[in-house]
Amino acid sequence: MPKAQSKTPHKADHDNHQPDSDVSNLTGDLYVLEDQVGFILRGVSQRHLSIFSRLIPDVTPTQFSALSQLCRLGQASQNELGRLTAMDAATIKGVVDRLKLRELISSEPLSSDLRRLILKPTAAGRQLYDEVVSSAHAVTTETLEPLSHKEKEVFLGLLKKLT
Amino acid sequence: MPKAQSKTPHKADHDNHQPDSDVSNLTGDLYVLEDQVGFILRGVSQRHLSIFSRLIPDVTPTQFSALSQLCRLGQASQNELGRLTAMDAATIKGVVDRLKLRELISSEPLSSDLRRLILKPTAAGRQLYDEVVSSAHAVTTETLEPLSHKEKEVFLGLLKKLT
DNA sequence: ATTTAATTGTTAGCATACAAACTAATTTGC
DNA sequence: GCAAATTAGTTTGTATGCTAACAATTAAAT
Repeated sequence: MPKAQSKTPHKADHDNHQPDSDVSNLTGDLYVLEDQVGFILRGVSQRHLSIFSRLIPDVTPTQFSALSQLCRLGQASQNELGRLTAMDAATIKGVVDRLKLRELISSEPLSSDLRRLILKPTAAGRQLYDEVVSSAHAVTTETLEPLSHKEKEVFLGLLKKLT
Repeated sequence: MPKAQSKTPHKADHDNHQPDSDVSNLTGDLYVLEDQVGFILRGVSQRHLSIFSRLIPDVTPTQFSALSQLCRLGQASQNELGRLTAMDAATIKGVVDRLKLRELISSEPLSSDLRRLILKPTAAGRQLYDEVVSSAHAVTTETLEPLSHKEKEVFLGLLKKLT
């Protein structure tokens, strides 16, 4: 099975120290960083972040995740929003704080449960969301651009299995 | 294309918020967060990090990346190591600082180029590397465990295309 | 009903990650 | 030979992302 040699243009220009090509490595002694899924995953995430911040300089990916969910649902409590966006309590707090600081969302305590903060998008928040949502789709498109239509489907299917 | 809502098993189910017709989205552009590659990627990265820190509590993924490259190459300058591990200058500095603090690597200026810091693994660094390298392989194995052998190959091939 | 447990949000600490501004050393271009 | 560009490393600031400890509130247990 000839591994396709699709060399990405922005690849390393430094010297290839070790021509030692091994992929199976069942014995476990040779650790080839470039073949570890975590390392590749990190690289893909970096590229995605770069695309995102270029197409949507206004907010970060996590901020847009939170804003989009609030715009879709209308409102949510802080921890609930964290669950919806896969952020733990400490992380979602920071994201919410920054969105509030920019007055893209608002918060008020819920009278029936004094522990909860009810979050809602402001008019400015909804407006920003509407303005950038098409760019958000473009981020996904450009991130997956190296893949054919069929490959995109296969890839997303497998990726979801690893969550 | 029926978009089932099957995800998020960890629900709070207090509110019955529907994806109401109202809110935002004037263009009818539906942004489903769970289908965006960046969001799924973030979830997979979180799972990988969780597996890594459970199997290798001693160091972080980036620290191990740097240490493994130093052990493989013998030595490297700081920025060079950053390029090898896909970290920018500011990031690799923090990683190197913490590895030095734990005396897993050493640094000394290069007399022929006073800008450069030559980094080498210490004996303790090499020992730690040898001790955990098999666990590092196990991290990759467990991360990919939901996929069949054939799926792993396909997935890694597509993932590398997105770097 | 009082103790216990669970949930919500906050705070602090550590570790990536990147941009931008900066110093110092080296290489280049003329 | 020397100004200019380049490279190496540092520092600051912003933003995730996790753990752990904590207070306040609500729910559950006996």
